[in-house]
Amino acid sequence: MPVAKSARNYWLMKSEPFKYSWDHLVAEKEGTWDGVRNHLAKNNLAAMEVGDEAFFYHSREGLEIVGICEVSVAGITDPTDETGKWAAVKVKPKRKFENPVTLKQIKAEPKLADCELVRLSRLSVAKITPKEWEIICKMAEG
DNA sequence: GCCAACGTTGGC
DNA sequence: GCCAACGTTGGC
Repeated sequence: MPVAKSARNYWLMKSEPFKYSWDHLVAEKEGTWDGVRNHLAKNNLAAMEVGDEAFFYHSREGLEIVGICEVSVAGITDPTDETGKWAAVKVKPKRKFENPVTLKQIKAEPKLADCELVRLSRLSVAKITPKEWEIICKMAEG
């Protein structure tokens, strides 16, 4: 095992709960994050490393970050893609938030005004800075 | 269900 | 290589 790196990356992954929810991921224990067909999102996926942590966000319904998952397998090819051009990762649920952080709360926090989630609302895999990560984690603790 | 934002496609 | 038209996504 390599020594733990100080620079870990943080992400936010969006999913529509009726398609793939947090509970679904928990039930499966490990889920493949595939089906991404956006280049910026794909770049983010490709940059992920095992051990990176990601917020699990419910889009369209719920509109809140419900928990944290951890990248368990990185840099795989999207199995749903016949051309083999798109990337995917596998994730495991790590921690469920006691208090889910809603989009409303995020928007109400000036320090989170320029995070990718707010600025690029249609991006399904967004990058989160360590500072933003910390702020959101604090909000989840209530 | 509506509309704004963004990505993609295709004509030139 | 530009740009208008169209499709999709996601917040409201």
